[in-house]
Amino acid sequence: MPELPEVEVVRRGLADHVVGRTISTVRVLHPRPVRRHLPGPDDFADRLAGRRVDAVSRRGKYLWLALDDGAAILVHLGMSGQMLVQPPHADAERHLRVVLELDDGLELRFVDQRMFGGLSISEDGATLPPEIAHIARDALDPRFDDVVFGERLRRRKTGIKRALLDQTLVSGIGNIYADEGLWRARLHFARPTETLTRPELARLLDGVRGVMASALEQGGTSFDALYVNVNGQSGYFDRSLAVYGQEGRPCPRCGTPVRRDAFMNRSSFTCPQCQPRPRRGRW
DNA sequence: GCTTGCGCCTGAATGC
DNA sequence: TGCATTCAGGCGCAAG
Repeated sequence: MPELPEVEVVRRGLADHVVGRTISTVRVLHPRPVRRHLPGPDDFADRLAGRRVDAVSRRGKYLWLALDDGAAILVHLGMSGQMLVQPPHADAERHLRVVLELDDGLELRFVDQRMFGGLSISEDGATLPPEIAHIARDALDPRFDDVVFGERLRRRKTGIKRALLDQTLVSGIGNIYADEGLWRARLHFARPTETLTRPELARLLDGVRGVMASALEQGGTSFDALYVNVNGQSGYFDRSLAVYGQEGRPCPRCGTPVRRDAFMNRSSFTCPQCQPRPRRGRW
């Protein structure tokens, strides 16, 4: 489940191996991943042939490959997306969806089992494509403004975890890092945003940044020269999760069994001792 | 304008 | 064994 650290690892891999390359041919093997390109898969392929990739940027969980004509390829990995750089003779992946053949003989492959992700074209890729202008900066971005974030957060009438998952407020956080960040900050997910104190807000940002930074550190070392991969395989998921997916296991801080609650048609994991439920919470 | 909930997808895991 | 159901969850969009 790619969240910010995994997407950043992919961005770095693409920056190393795809920038400067020209796209020779594009093959769309399944229409769904290019569904946001309204003129259709054939037009998508035609539009990209002959274009050179000049840069790879990221905003939240979105990537974009800036092209030499001012347009850009927007990429979202969704739940299960991967961008792989492979030699053309490598076996097709089971869920291979789109192939971009490059002028150095390698292929950039978009693989996505569940197809929540996809590729599209923005005609304005020079700075921030307008299609993703609503996505906020992430908490590790040097230009992320803690004070403005705090003000916007406290104006919300919702629970803290819902707010963390809202990409227009702060980007890059999904269910896993929300739970882990809240655990680090010792805050319950249902805590109403408008009641957060200044110290709690600082703890929250510290917690979220800490969890993403360590994931980035581990994920950033796990790809080799040719294989740009993301599939929740940073190693972080196996070794370092305090509460996410740990129902019944002891909290690493106090030993209390981790609890799971239904939340927004999914799950939230907390330590009931470290993160007591507020009396009047907002889910 | 803001908040909430649905539907999109596949395959592994679980239930009967 | 085999079929049906549940669960995972980011995002856009519609509804409240």
